[in-house]
Amino acid sequence: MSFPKLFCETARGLPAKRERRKEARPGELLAAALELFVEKGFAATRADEVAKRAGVSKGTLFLYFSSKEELFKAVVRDNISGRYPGWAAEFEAFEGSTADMLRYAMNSWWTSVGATKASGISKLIMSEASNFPELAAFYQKEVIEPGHALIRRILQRGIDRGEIRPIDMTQAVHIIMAPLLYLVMCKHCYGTFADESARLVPEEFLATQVDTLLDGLSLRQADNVTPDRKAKPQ
Amino acid sequence: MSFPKLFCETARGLPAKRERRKEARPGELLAAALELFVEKGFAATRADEVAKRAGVSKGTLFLYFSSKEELFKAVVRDNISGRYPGWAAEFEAFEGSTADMLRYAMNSWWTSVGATKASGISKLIMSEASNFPELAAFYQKEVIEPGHALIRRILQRGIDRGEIRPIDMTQAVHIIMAPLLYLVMCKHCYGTFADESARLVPEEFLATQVDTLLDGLSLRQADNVTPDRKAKPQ
Amino acid sequence: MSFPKLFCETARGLPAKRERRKEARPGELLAAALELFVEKGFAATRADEVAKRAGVSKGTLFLYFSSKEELFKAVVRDNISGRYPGWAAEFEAFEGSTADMLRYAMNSWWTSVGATKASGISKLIMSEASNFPELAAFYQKEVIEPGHALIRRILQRGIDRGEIRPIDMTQAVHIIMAPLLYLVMCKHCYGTFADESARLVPEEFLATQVDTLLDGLSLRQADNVTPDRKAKPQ
Amino acid sequence: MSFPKLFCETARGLPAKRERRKEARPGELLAAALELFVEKGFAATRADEVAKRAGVSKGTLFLYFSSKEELFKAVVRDNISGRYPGWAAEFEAFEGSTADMLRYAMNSWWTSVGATKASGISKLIMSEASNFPELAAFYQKEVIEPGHALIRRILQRGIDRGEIRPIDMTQAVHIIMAPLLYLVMCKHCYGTFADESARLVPEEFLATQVDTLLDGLSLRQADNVTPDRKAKPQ
DNA sequence: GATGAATGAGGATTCATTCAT
DNA sequence: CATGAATGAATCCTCATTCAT
Repeated sequence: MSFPKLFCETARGLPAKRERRKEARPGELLAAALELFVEKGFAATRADEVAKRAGVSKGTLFLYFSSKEELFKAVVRDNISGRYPGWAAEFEAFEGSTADMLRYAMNSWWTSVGATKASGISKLIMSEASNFPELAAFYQKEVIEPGHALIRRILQRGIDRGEIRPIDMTQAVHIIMAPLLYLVMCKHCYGTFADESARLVPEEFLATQVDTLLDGLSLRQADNVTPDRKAKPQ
Repeated sequence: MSFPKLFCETARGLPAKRERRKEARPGELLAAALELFVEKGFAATRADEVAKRAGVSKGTLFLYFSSKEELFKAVVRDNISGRYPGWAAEFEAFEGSTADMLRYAMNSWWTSVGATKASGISKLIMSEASNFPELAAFYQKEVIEPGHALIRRILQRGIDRGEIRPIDMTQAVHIIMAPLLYLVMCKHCYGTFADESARLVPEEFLATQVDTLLDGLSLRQADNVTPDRKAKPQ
Repeated sequence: MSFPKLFCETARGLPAKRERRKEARPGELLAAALELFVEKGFAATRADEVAKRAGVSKGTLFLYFSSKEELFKAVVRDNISGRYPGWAAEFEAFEGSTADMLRYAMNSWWTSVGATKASGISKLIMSEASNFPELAAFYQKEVIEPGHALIRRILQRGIDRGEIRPIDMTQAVHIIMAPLLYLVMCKHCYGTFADESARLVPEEFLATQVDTLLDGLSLRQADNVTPDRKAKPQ
Repeated sequence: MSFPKLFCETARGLPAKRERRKEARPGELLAAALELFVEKGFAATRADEVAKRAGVSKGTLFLYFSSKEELFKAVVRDNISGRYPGWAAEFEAFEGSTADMLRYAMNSWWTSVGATKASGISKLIMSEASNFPELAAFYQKEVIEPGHALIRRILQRGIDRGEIRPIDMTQAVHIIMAPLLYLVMCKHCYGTFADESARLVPEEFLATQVDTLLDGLSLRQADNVTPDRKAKPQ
């Protein structure tokens, strides 16, 4: 049975479809499922669709994942990878001001998480947490807590350097988190919530957010002195 | 047969079957629907369940709301957008500083929406928007847009009074919205996302948030502006 | 209780709605039901609608007719009245040719049955016969059989007068019936089967039908002699 | 476990569950649907019933026909409009007289439609057209219009050959249609409308009908035209 | 008698899951 | 291993009928 198969593959230059990527199957299914779960939610994603997008039959999907729930869990686990060690190292070595560091951190997050499919996982978790408490706990431990720790480190460094006023750390972390989560939610509810006039440009939003976070919205005399603020009066 | 019924009614407070309470029904159904929608999501909430929780039969539900979607819309109106006129009036009459006004607005929102089950609606919409575009559009039009308008009014008043520096209004609105949505998401992923140490006390968070929003996190000496804070060496 | 009622009626000149036509109720319900049954069929006619069109509540409908089926039966029975004795007398006295008699009979039928709501009963019976065999039998006996007898009488007279060639009477009766039933069905499926170009003008159709019935479609030399034929070439 | 199954299959002819017979299904479902639609009408036929009669589960029905309406359309195509191309071809090639052609056409229709369950479709449409306008439109376009076109072709050929006198085509078509519809209605109100003495023998009725259609009922002497027959004394 | 609020059985359709091939 | 035909539980909504007022 293997001979004709090989013959097939070499003769045509293309492996027969069914054989082409036998080992890649789970990965392709996970990728297809991620996209669809993010797009439509867990309940609304049909097994049929996932299978089709992965280029296999519905039966095959259940060969690899015993149920839709198991598929969902696998998708989430598969996508919560640790990008944190790399960031931690970068932050350890960072030498600029806290303002720059926050800007850098947020842009970094946006570039490597927020703007990518990975942000879909956050959206997915938010949406389906109550149906998958076990996964939510997992996410909390693997993603949220380490993320908070990184933010805390940046803030603590700012306080130590005298750039940030002493503040309740827990609250400060949430204050930093809020706009990030907001961006994720905006991004993934896009299209359905289309209000052109209020559309968010993430990079600009993050920059403005950092400025505001550091200096506030209040008008002060000194404001006249700083022409580089991005305010576009009304 | 009449005796047990009487007994039943008086002793347990259970209504007899086929009781006619036309005026009370909508409210009871809306309350039941709110609970269930928030608990289980729109799609996963079965009409029978809503009816049962409201103490009526399935048919009765459809007597008052022509479809599940209409029921949802009614829930939204009953719990969120129905409050806007009142807020708008209050804001019109408000006489304090912008800082006070923001605090007041946020607390108001927290008390009457954020802290109640109604906040679940926002979470729900985030989760299911893509599956029910018509509901998403309704929410956008009935909740988001008027909500943004209210925020814009507060900010514009602050600018007019010289308390807020001129700023791009669209972004500013999002900056105000972010922590509110964040609270909602935290609240409704609660229990699953339980990190005791990082737990948020909403009222405090909102207060801190307003302070930060207005004055920033940066350390200043007696409100002197440190010029080099504004340099962007990057 | 009757005193205030009377007072009411006389004082206002209009009887209170509920009182106005207590005895007319069944008739009004039957009339409304006839219209709706003919329009939409038995199954698709909602009790609610019948009641509303009759100006009463749904409950009242069931006060007079114990079920929708009973209402239907009552409608049919109510509308199958004997117009036959009158026709039989007219035919007895008729003195013209058979051709004239057929024309007269068909026009008579069209005017007093086909063009009126009464034809709806025929349509109704046709449509629902299989669901109401008892009614169908009733209709057969009360309407179809006497109708056939009338037609048979006309034809027999024609044969006796030497105007009609001897023919199997049973078949001839059906040959006369067919266009009548056809008209009824066309009339009542009108609007749904709208093909403007093929629209039937009943009076013309009946006239042409009688001509054809008597003289046929075949081309004969004699045709050149008869300029009053209604043929509109192509 | 395999033994009883085999036994079952061979002994009773009952298929094992989950038998895969993709090619046979549509036909079995269409046959079951035709029977049930004719027996009970479109609205009253439940999808489960069709499936059960075809020996499959409800789900399978919807695997082959996306909705009950589509199932109905397929039944119509399978039983009526699907035959038109064949008829059209036959008529194109027909070489006999118009009388023979009409006889042939009517017998053809009777044999393959009128005498079969398919004729129930026409009765059904008459009954339910107003409730399912889309189906009525479909029937009009797919069955009635092409059917009329076929008849028109026969008549036009007769005129062109000088066998039929020129006549308004629209009316002529209806004159041909009437007895066909009449047969259908008689057939399907059968049993309920049983009047033994007046029972119709369709083949004879159609033959007589064609004769009458062509030559009329009038008595003629050696085919001489009696001039006073055409006077209209009224 | 009259009302109309309440009931709940009934039916089309979807889709995760199974299993014969 | 892979397939995809088959299954049937699940759910929204309708509407004839009931019955408390």
